[in-house]
Amino acid sequence: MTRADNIPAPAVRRLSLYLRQLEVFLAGGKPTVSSRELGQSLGLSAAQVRKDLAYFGQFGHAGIGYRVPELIHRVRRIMGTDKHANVLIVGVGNLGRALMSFRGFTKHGFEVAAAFDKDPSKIGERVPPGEGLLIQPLSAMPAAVRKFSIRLGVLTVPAPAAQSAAEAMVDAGIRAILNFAPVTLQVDPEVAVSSVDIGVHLEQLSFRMNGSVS
Amino acid sequence: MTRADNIPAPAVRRLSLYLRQLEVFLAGGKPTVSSRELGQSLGLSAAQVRKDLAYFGQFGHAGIGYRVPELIHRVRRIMGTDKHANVLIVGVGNLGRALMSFRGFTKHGFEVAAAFDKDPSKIGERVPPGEGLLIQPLSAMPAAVRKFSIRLGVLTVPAPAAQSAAEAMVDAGIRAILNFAPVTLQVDPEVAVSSVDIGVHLEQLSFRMNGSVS
DNA sequence: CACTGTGAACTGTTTCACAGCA
DNA sequence: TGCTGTGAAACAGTTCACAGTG
Repeated sequence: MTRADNIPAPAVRRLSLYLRQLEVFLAGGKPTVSSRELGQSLGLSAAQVRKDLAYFGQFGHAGIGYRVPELIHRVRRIMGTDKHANVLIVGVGNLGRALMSFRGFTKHGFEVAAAFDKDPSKIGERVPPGEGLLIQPLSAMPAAVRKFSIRLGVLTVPAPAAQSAAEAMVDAGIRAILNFAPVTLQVDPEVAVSSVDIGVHLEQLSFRMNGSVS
Repeated sequence: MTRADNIPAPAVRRLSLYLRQLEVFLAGGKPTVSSRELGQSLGLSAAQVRKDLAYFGQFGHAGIGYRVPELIHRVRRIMGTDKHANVLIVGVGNLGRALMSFRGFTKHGFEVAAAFDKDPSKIGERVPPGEGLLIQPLSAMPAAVRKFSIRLGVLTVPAPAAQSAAEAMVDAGIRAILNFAPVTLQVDPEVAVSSVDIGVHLEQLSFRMNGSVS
């Protein structure tokens, strides 16, 4: 079940926010939560929360609300983050290095299992130095994807290298790309792409700050 | 003019993408671009591009399309990224350090003018070491905001510290926050907030990869 | 003639309001 | 009573199709 069709994309995006907030309630020892409380903590209406959750199943209990641990478990299952998965990183610059030490991967069931770069001077290096992961050339990607059953790749190369790096990832067997390069990747629509462009975020804030100018 | 009201939020988001792509065309020496070409390069329809741009003014030329340098100039002006602005960073962990060396700020007219952290062992340190920016305590924020006329702040502290750090930023005079903490910040609605949650992006990809599961 | 700008039709999303249930 | 789940209504965003223009 849980057809991804029919479900509005914005509802899927919010599901992640519900999960994140539910974990806060769990840590606070709250056994159940109402759609009103959950919505309020995220700046959403109660109706929105109920409708979103209802797309994925019947999780609530009339008169009670949603049982926090139960709902967390079920949302994790829907997201597919209830099981461990390996990821790889392509591009070991400032941001790539920062992400290699990012705790959030573990929190969501992911582990960085391999790292790649085009620059020969970085290949063979370990990040973090000493005990860390070995930086490998892009040519080693297909073998790593097979060895660690990797389906998701993080792309942190400079803009001009992004499209060709993405193609190398897809050729190596990657099925989903988290793209930090400020580029619209042209890849097979079967491959899921999610982009984080910090420049775009800065511009949005600049626009909203200036409100409206002549 | 250019009322921010009336204009759909998704259109404003896409305006940044248009600008990014226009810069690619400019670098390629393309003097004009049609809504069809611009849309195709971003995976959008021509009608979408025309309608989006028309919200902000009449930029096109019948029979010709849009003149690339002219449109870049006008979009930058609309975004408010045609003039220099200082920003500050709160939270000098892995991600904060990576962002302090991030070239994208300059590209969009921003400069990191000050950096803050709560951890006394980091205060007084320079990032990058030697010539870099001095890490200051949060108490120094109001003075820095005044001195450098800072309106935008980047928040890269751990989740539990995010809400209070955001409040300190707003109290210091910050008007827009780029938030990397996995938290929904509760601040005055006058303050613009844009959040980047890497965990949420990973989860979206996980969901879309699994397509639909039992 | 190739193109934009735009009202009108359409599609998708959110909000409302209430029946049903523990 | 307090709450969910859900059709129906309202709203928002996108696509269509074409008149207008250099």
